[in-house]
Amino acid sequence: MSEVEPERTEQRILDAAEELFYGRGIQSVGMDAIRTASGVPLKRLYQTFPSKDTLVEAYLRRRDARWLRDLAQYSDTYDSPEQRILAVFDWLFLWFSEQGFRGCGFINSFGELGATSQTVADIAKAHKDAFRRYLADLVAAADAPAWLTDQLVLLAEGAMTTAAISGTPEPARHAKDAARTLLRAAHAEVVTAA
Amino acid sequence: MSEVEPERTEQRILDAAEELFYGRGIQSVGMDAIRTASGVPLKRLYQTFPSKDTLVEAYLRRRDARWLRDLAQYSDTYDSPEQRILAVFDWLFLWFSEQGFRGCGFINSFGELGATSQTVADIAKAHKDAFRRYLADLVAAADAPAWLTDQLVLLAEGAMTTAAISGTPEPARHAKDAARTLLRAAHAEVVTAA
DNA sequence: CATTCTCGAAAACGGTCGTTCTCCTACGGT
DNA sequence: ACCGTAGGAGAACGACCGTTTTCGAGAATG
Repeated sequence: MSEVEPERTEQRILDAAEELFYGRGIQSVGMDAIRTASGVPLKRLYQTFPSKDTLVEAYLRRRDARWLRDLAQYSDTYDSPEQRILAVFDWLFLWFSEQGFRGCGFINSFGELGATSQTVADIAKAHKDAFRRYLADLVAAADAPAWLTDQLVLLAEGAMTTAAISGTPEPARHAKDAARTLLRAAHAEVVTAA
Repeated sequence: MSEVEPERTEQRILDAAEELFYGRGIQSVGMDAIRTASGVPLKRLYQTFPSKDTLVEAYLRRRDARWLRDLAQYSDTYDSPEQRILAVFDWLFLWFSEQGFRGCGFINSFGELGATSQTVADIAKAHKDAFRRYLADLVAAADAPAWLTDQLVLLAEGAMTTAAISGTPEPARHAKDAARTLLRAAHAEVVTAA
């Protein structure tokens, strides 16, 4: 009879898949490596996720949700919208400093599989849209013009890839500096227009 | 007897490799697809590039050189350093608008193979360093503080990935707007400090 | 105790990939 | 005309990957 652990095994598989897919790239990781890392036998693995594609999709969806949740959890501890905007870049700095950081998992999977798999491309796009919406809400709360959102997104995205390739978390600081400048300029424009 | 075409075949191979590697990702493209696309028989292909790894390396190195050359060629037609800085983002807009644009080939290959191949990781890093140096020279020529370089790099990198995933060239315009603001702020700071 | 069922370990299968090898054609020199 | 060679087309090879199947050990059931 099936034990209590159907959910446990799913988590163990996803934990192993995330570490491997994110750390080495998706195509470089075989199902056998996930079996070994998770300790879940191949049979159960395929009972839980009927194909590698569905496992990749589940990996991306879980990471998407957790990433945005963690970001919001950090940023929302600050009081003013302006502080929350700048806190996003502090959170990026912490993320970039984590051992094993290798850039944005969605940019990476888009580059690797976006041309081959519409699903992967869609998930990456949805993830970036969600991030953009989060920033847009902060910008609106700060009474800043909507176009500031687009600029902040670029700084954050640029910081992710630059931090990944250069191997240092410093781009987060540079992005925060630039964000502060752009925020001030946006506010000044609102005042001028009034 | 060997014909005049040893260089011709190398170009044909690299042309096919670039289109396929960039368009579909490196691991998704087999040597057979490159053979078909280039029309160069497998035997000659391996005489020219003794392994797929060396072909990948040659693809990245040629793209690196041409990318920076094209950028500089466009930007350097402008007179003032400030105009040249902003022209970088105009050039990005043209690039993003090309049919088949799929983001930065170096970010993509880094995400796909950076963890597996030190060579790929090094080439991506060298490419981004070269881009940064180009911007740093423009910033210095504009008498702007050096830290402006870091901010402009983030805008450009962010625009590349955002344009790729969103599928529109608009991020280049947003990046240019932000760059103009940051440039003004940087100049203002220099004046204030004086 | 015998039987059935469950489940994990690993072999097996079909396909693909990078790379090499075979064969056949066509041409150059004598 | 003959032979030697170069070169191209594609078969072949070994490795690996995603997925399925086999097999045997052990628990549950009557």
